[in-house]
Amino acid sequence: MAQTERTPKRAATEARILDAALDVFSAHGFRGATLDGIAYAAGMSKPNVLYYFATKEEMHVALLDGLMETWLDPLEALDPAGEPIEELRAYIRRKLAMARSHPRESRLFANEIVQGAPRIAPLLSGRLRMLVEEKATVIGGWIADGRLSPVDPVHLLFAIWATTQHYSDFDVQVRAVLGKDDDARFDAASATLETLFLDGLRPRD
Amino acid sequence: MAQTERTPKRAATEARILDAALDVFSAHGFRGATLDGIAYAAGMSKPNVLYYFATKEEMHVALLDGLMETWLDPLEALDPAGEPIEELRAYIRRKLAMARSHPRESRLFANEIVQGAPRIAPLLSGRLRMLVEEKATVIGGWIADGRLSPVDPVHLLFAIWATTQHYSDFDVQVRAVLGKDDDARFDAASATLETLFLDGLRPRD
DNA sequence: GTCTATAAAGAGATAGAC
DNA sequence: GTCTATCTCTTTATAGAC
Repeated sequence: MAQTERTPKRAATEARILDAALDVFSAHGFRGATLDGIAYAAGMSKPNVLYYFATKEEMHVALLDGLMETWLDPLEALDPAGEPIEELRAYIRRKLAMARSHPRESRLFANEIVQGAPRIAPLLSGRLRMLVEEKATVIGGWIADGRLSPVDPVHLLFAIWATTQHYSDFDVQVRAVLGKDDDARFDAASATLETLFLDGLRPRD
Repeated sequence: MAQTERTPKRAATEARILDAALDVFSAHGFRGATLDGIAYAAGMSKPNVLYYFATKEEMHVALLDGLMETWLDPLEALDPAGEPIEELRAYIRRKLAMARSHPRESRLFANEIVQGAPRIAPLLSGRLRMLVEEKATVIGGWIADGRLSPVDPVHLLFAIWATTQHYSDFDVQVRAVLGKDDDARFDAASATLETLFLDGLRPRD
C-alpha cells in the first residue's frame, strides 16, 4: 500500500493533466482530442502524461466521474421545504452561474451526450435519473398543492437545463449573434429566463 | 460546360453520399467521423466517395451549407403581421417539429457549435445574425406595443432554440431520464413549453 | 464511375535511457 | 518521474486497373 500511495506531488501533477485534458476534450470531443494536444497544454511530454493515465480513455473517465457530482449540485440543492417560485429562481440562478463559471465542464458533457453518450450512458440512467425523479416528485407536489402552474416537472427541468447550458455549450453562437463583446449577456439571460419561467409558472388568479 | 454538367445520376449519388455523411457526422462529429464509416453507410468504396467529394472537409461544408436554410426556415416564417402569442406558439411548434423530424441536422450543427464552430463561424455572424436581428426587431415592436411582456427578444429566441433543440441534441439523455420507450415525449414537451413561454409572455392585467 | 492496392500522415501507446 | 525514439494501427488521400 505504501507504494501506491498518492503523494501530494503526484496528486498535483494529475490535477494539472486533468485540467489540460478538460481544455482539450471540451473543445474537440473525445475523438477530436489528441494526446499531443493534452500533453502540450499540460506542459509535459506525451509519455509522461501516459505515466499518470495509462490510456486516453482512462483520462476521460476520470474527468467525467470527477465532475458529475459538481454538475448535479445545483439540482441537489433544490429544497422541498422552500417556497416553490423562489426555489426555482434560485435553481435557475445556480445553473446559470455554473454555465458561466464552468463552461468547459458543460461542453465536456454536451460533447459526450450529443454523440450518444457512449461513455456515460450508465450515469445518465443511474445517478442522474434518480435525482431527477426525486426532484420531479418535489415539484409535482408543489403543483398538486396549487403553488405552481401545472406543467410536467421533468420537462420543466429539461427546459431549465437547456436554456442555462445554452450559454456555455453554444457560447460561440451566442457571441456571434450578440456581438463578440457583450459582457452583459449573462445578466440579460438571467432577466429573460426569470420572466419566462417564473411568470409562466406563478399560479394565475 | 457540357462536361461538368450534373447528370441526374450524379446528383442521386451525391445525395446518397450526403445522407450517409449526415448519419456519420451527426453521430460522431467532424473529427470522429471516418471516410470508412461514410463509405460503408453509403454502400460504396472509399475512393468512390472521394470521386464525388475530393476531401472529407468538402463533404462537411456541402452538408452545412445545404442545411442552413432549412434550419432557419421556421424563424423566417415568423410573421410580423400576425398575433404575437400565436406567432410564437406556431414558431415553437415548428421548431419542435424540426427537432423531431430532423434530429441529425440538429446534432450536426450542435456538434459544430459546441466545438467552437471552426467551419461555420461566418454563417453564424452573417446569415444567422442578420435574420435574428430582423426578427428581434419584430418581437421588440410587439413588446413596445404592449402585446407581449417585456423580455429581451434575442434571449427569448435563444431560449426557444435551446429548449426545442434539446429534444434532438440531448435525445439520449432525455430518453435515459424518461425511460427509453416514452414515445409521448414530444407531446409532453410541447405542452410544457407552451405553458412556460406563452403564459410567461402574455401581458398581465 | 467504381474498384483494389498503396502511399503518407496522424495519433495512441511502448521501450528504454537518464 | 521525465524524456527521446519508435512501434503500430488508423485514417486520409492517391495511383492506376477495369
